[in-house]
Amino acid sequence: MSWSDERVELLKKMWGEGQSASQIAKELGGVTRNAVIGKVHRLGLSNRNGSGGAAAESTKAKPAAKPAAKPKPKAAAKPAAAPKAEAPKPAEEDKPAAAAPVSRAKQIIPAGQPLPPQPSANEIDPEALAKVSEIEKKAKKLSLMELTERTCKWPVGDPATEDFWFCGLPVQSGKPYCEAHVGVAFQPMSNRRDRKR
DNA sequence: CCCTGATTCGC
DNA sequence: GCGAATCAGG
Repeated sequence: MSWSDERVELLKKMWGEGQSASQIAKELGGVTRNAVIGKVHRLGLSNRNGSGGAAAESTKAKPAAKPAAKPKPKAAAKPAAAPKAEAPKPAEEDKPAAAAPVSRAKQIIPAGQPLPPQPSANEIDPEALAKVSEIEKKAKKLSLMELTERTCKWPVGDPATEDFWFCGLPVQSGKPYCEAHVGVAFQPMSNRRDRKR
């Protein structure tokens, strides 16, 4: 497999979206994450930065000195955005960009049964909750069948409604949820019983 | 142990 | 240029 224009483009796109190298590699197929990372570096877009907030990255003591120099400040800007139409892939989820306005259908609770003990709003760490609501905007909104062992299985919304999905963000480790949802899912008992702030 | 990106270096 | 091996971390 070689880095055709299209593959490079997809690489750029996904990398720009913050996808991980392994995910990109998996999507591309025929390459490993190492290959992706290598390519990313060669393309000179290793920085996912974008702001001048010079982050002091330290804690780096490798055997050899590593001057992070950029001898080639070659402006690789892309003024001409003449993108070709995206390939229509089956089972491919594209990002509708700025879509997904918050649906307000959420208050429609169709006389349901007592919903399962939704760990959501109640007596949970407000901070964790904030994190969740924030991250749910970025949720991939997977259906049940789309869940894998690596996707957050946190249910959102009412199962009896259209407005229901699973978070689907990448899980952290062997946990069933993404980081944010782990935060509200696994609250220490001591925290729930007697939480005072 | 799972994962992440970063770097090196033979090809 | 490429990417496996390795490194360094979470």
